[in-house]
Amino acid sequence: MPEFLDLHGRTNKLVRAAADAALRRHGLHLGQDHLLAVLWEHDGSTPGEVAAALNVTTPTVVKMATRMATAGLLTRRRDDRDNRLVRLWLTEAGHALREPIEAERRLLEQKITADLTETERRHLMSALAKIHRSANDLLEGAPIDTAG
Amino acid sequence: MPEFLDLHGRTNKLVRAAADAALRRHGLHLGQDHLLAVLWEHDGSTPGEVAAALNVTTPTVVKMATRMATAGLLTRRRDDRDNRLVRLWLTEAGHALREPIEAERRLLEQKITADLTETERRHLMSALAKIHRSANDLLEGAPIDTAG
DNA sequence: CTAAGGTCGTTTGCCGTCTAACGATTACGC
DNA sequence: GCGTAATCGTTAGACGGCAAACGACCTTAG
Repeated sequence: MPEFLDLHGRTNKLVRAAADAALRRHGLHLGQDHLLAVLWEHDGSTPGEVAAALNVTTPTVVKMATRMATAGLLTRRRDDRDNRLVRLWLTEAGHALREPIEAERRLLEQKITADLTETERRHLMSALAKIHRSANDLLEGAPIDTAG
Repeated sequence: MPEFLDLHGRTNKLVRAAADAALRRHGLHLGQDHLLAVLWEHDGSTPGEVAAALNVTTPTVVKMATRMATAGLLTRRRDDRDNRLVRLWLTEAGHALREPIEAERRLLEQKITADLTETERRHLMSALAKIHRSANDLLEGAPIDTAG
């Protein structure tokens, strides 16, 4: 049970739980805030575009969009020019959540990093960035099937 | 989109994906290695005990145990003295995975933290521990309903 | 102009996770 | 001793996430 993997995983679990509690107060589920964030910047994005922006697969976005449409947060509409495409449009309710959700998220970040000095915070970000890069390289390197 | 929450979440996603790829080579799914780890140390644990050790709910362990029993990794048996209890026992296959899985996990940790100096690593662990504590306090504080 | 191929979104099925409701068994109070 | 309460595991249903198969649509080659 390696130290870092263990601690990082447990920490992520707690952070997710804290974020979930905050989102629940606004009627959202974990991850839905990210989907909304994409539409807040680019209303009318397609499921594929959203998936790419979130580093998630398209079926995941489709499922979430269906539930969020039922919840009245967004609407599906097919693109006029290219009928394969579907565009997701925010409703009034979807737009209205922007300020409160962004504030909630800023507050959470602040609470969670409150015990860190500015130096510690910088070093933490730097170290995490390195880890992020290493993990990314690890994933991109292996799956390449050098056929031929 | 706060910096830390974003980076931490994306990093975790990559780390999970890397762990999943490694586990898949041994026929395991994400999280099943943790369940096995508990049994490697305390074979014959109950679902409740495993859940507590993993910081997970009991239904989660029950479902995983069912699938892992089907996969031939463990066996269910009721406790003789207390018939409410169920104990999970490793099979030969479950035991046999210990060495390879632990090695895989050590290797992953090493690869992922390869770009960090020893000082960076220490500071990272320290900072994550603080975050962990803050998030934990945040979760334990709120849910307490001060009724009366 | 038509057939083949590429690009989408959707469906299906699985996994881990949670909460809530259910059922069986043991322990406790009277 | 018997009924009530506490303690378990299980089931049911929802959610985010993934991979694979499917179907509708557009593009392009011939």
